[in-house]
Amino acid sequence: MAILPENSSKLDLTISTPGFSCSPRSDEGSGGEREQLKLDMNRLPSSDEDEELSHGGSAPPRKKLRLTKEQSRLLEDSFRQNHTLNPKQKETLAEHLMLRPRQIEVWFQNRRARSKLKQTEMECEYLKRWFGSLTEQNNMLHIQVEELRAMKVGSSTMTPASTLTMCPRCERVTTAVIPSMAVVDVPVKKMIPPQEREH
DNA sequence: GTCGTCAACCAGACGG
DNA sequence: CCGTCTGGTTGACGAC
Repeated sequence: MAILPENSSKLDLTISTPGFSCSPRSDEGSGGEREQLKLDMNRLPSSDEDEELSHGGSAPPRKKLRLTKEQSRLLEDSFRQNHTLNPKQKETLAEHLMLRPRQIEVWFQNRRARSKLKQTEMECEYLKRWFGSLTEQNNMLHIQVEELRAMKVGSSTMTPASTLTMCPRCERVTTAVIPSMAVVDVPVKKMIPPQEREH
């Protein structure tokens, strides 16, 4: 499987450092190219260094790695192809991007979590809109029922208006007391989720 | 693997 | 301008 997108050679590595990162970042928000130092801090450290970076003895304040635009792009491309990596793919990608496999792994974990979060937020929004739409339809149905009751009260016919009810199956307003379930011919709009109704 | 969280870093708003 | 505050993004980590 091709985990590495086409036309990608090894990347030159950059990392932002607190004193040199005053210009707008390129990978988020608006703005131009961010200032970067050409340092090899992203580079695979020895296992000792690795240990020291994570939780070694007196724990030096961890410096945040900033992926370059190109690294982000390649990771995104890989993610689009596959949301998880096997160890071989992880190794290959890490070598190619000159990052530690652990960094690749963490990036994919975060990426999965954040796309899931985004998805959940979208579903939540959708359900809220649907709820609003159903509420609106419900209100309109109540109005219809009231109108029909008023019509019945006004007429001299037999059925008490209060017996009007909605047939859940055929979605028509019926008079419940009539043995034959006589249908008052008022078809009701079907309940349709908002996204289907909006075009 | 996921989840919750921390922390570095950034942009933008705001007051002086 | 400049310093500060605030909120968003994202790399990293520990717990499970």
